[in-house]
Amino acid sequence: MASDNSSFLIHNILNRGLDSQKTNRLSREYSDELVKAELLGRVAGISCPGSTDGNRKGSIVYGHSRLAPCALDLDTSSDRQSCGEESTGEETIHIENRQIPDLEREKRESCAFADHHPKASKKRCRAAFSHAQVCELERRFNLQRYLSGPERAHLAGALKLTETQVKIWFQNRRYKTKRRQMAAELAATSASTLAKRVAVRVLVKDDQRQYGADDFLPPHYMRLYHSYQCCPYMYCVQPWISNSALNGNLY
DNA sequence: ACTGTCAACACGCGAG
DNA sequence: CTCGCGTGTTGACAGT
Repeated sequence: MASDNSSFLIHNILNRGLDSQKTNRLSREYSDELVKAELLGRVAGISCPGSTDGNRKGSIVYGHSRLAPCALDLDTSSDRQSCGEESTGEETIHIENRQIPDLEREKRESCAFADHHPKASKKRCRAAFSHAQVCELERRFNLQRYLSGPERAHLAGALKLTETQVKIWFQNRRYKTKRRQMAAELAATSASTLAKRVAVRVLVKDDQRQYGADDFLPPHYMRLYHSYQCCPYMYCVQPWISNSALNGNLY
C-alpha cells in the first residue's frame, strides 16, 4: 500500500523533522520550565515520554511518566481537518496552547518523580492520547493496518508520540479489531442458534404471535452487539472508507 | 463497588 | 541477536 508520507507537513510547521527520539529524551526530563517553554514556543504540546525502547525485555517496566495531560492536544479545528476531510496530500494540524489543571499537573509530576526514581513507586502511569491523536491514528489505521518503520517514525513525529507508542497503538488496535470481530461472530452464531431454539417456543394466541425470538436475546448479547457497533472515533472514519472495510476488518 | 476501555507491558514466535 | 508481530494480562481511569 502506498504510504502517504506527504500528508503530514507538521514538521514544516514544528520544524522538528523526525527527531522524535530527541524530543522524547527532552520530554522525559521535562519540567514546568520545559513545558512552559514548549507551550510558549512554536510547539504547544509536549509528547508523552514513553521510552522508545522501553518495551524490550529488561527495561524498566514501571515508573514511566505518561499521563493524559502530557499528551499532545490538538484543537477541534484540527480534528475537522484531519478527520473530517479527505487527505489532499497536504495536511496541517494546528496545535494550540492548553492549560494544565493543577490536579493533572500534580499527577504528572508524581509520575515524573517515579520516572526519575523507579523504585520510589510502582505506580504505572498510563497515557491518554488526545482526541486528535487518536483520530489521526484511527484515520491512518483505516488507510493501512501496518506501518513501515519510516512511516511509523513519521507519524510518531507528527503526533508527538514515540515510535513505540505508535507501534503499540497499532498493535493493540489490530488485536482489538480482531477480538471484536470474533466476538461479533460468536454473538451472531449464538444468537442464531438461540433463535432456532426459541422459535419452537413462540406463543400463539388467537392466531397472533405473542413474542418472537428476538425477545429472548439475552442482555449480554445485546450489549456485546452494541459495543461492537459503537466506536467513539467512528465519525473520524472517512466517507471513502468502503463498506466492506467497515464490515470486514474494521470494528 | 463494579465494569469497560485502553495504553503499556510480558511472553513466545518467526523473519532477517 | 534484534525487531516486530499476535496474544493475553496489568494497572489506571472513567462511567454507572
